[in-house]
Amino acid sequence: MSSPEQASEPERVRAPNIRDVARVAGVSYQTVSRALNDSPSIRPETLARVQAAIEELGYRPNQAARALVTSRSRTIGVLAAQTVHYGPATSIQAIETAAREAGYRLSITNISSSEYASIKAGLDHLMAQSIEALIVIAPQVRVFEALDDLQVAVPFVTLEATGLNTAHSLWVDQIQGARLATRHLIDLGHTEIMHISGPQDWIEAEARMQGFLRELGDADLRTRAPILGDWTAHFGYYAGLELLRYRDFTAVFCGNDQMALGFMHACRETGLSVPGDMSIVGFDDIPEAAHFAPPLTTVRQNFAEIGRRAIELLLGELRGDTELSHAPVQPELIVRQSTARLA
Amino acid sequence: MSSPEQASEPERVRAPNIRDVARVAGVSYQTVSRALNDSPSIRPETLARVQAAIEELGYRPNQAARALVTSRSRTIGVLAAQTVHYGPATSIQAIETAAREAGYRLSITNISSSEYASIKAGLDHLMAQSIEALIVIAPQVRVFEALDDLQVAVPFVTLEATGLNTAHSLWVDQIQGARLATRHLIDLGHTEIMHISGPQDWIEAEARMQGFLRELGDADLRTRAPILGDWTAHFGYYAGLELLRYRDFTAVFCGNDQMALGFMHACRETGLSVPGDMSIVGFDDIPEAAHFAPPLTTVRQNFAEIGRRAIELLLGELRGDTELSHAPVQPELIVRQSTARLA
DNA sequence: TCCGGTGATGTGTACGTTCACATCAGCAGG
DNA sequence: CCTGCTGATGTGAACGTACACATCACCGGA
Repeated sequence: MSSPEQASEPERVRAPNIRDVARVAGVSYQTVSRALNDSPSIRPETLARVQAAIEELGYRPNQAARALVTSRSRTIGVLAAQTVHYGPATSIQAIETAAREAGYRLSITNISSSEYASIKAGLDHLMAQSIEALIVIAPQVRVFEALDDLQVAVPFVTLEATGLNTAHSLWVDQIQGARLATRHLIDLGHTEIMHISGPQDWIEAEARMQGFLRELGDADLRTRAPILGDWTAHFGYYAGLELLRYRDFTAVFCGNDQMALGFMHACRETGLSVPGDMSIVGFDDIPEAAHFAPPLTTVRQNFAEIGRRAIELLLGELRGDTELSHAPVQPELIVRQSTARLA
Repeated sequence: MSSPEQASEPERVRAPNIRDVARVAGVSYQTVSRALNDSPSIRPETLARVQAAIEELGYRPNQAARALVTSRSRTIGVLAAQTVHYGPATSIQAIETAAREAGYRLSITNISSSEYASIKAGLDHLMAQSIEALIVIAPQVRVFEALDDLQVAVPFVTLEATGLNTAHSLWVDQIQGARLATRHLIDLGHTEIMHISGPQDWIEAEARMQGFLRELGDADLRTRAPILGDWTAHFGYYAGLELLRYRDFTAVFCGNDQMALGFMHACRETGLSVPGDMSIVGFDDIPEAAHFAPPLTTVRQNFAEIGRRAIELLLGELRGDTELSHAPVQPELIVRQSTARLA
């Protein structure tokens, strides 16, 4: 009753399949299959006939059927946190492009929190799609624990972590980056240097903190307890207002550019000039950093490079290429105008 | 011959299927299928037996097989440009979460340029996955032309466009937002107001420009040709340096916050105080905007809301619910410290 | 002339699931 | 005691593709 016979809308026309194409082209369905998978043993003129038929019918291969019969989903899963941030977003974009060029598609799942249950749910959602490989861009410590625990059955890499879990990770050398930033401040004569870190359970935050502490240690300078932030400009601002009540430091190394921005805001409100009274270094080099007031000295990470390398690595592993390069990507110090020699 | 019997590695163990589960549970495969699709006609104790078997075997339904037989991919395609930007990224995250909760997965494809070929390639890539619905977050004019031309066969919505193509679009009222921003400047006594717009082929840019021009027109103020930018802070900076050579205006309405940031940078370099000598309004309210120097007056868009509504709309359409709300989301003016009354 | 080989094409089957229909036991009503 | 119904479960297809194998025409060499 729901389908009037003479409806103007043709009743759910079935999409053409290879048998339809075969009929039109006057060949067998297997020949069509061969044409689709560019088999060598097909005559050029037969191929042309098949292609014409495909064109005529507007035929599209059915991926589900393909996936079913080959048991290859051609899907790479991405488990991500904080995808709105510049770093992850840039990496994901590079990943998507590289994956698409290689004939893979991406399935992205965001985890809302670093709770074990949330991670497990995200991972389940991905595994249920029988992904062939996994990329994890969620550098919280707990994610790694969950990953170990859940026994991921496919090749995977983790991004933006550092050092640990090396067999599967691909990373910018955050420790080195933090050392560059800290060394820069030391070279400028600063001896009282503060660090505003990212959240404690983020591996990146931990690594940057380590780099900071080691570099201070190597220079025999006093180390202070870093402030644990949350990556946001808001935090940098409020932390700045708090810290600047005691002006017992002359430089700050911030865990990322956003917190540096907030800190600069606090400096302005407190009447401190940057870099005259306070030198500030960030981390990431987001595109906006060059236009902060003043332009921010920061550590640049090549997020796109990391993304491309991740796909390269995974596709290599899927092909069976063993041991591709896991060498960390080197960060780069970008000196702008938020740092100056201590008067 | 390729599989030594006593190999330590079990030769490609086939994943369990419903027949395996059925065997273990002592029922037929169809009963397992019923258990999976929570059919009403299954005895509780049978259901329990099946669930135990599923647990024991670690069975996961094969999505490809499901998709093949039901011809429902449970996939929503997203065609996106500029996913690293705050707005699109926020929307996508909301979309992903909402989709996942509804049992759908997302397939995101970035288009690298607004070339017709690039759009068509992206759309093809998505259609090849037999997506059930499509979300377009690529508010370039050409994308709409391509969409018309390619005869998208599934329900779709376009985001962040405005006005035109109303049957399929979901939008923040950009014109209204631009009017709010412009009205705010006029109310402060400014009469010479400049506009730095986004790229000409972006619908959002066009709409904001329209809102700007109309509001000026309503106030009988002189309108000047807007500058066509590219959304980046860099552009805002260089445009600012150029424009500020002639100080024949006292306020700027920038097409987004990044360009406003760059413009503020140019003001500092030129020795102009903001808002003393120059009032600046942005658009988007990215999280950093509150910490610019000075904190930026801007127009807030609820990107997450848009994302959620997109999924809601599409799922409704897939269910056959006709005519859900397409009402535009209202933007909000956030007044901070980058604007002041004309002296 | 016949044979084996090769290149091009066709036929059967399997992948894992759901849909349509068949079966079967149990039970109420005549 | 039979009929018809209902709830629970089972059987046979089908979805669209790729793999393994079969077939066929053709060719060169003995």
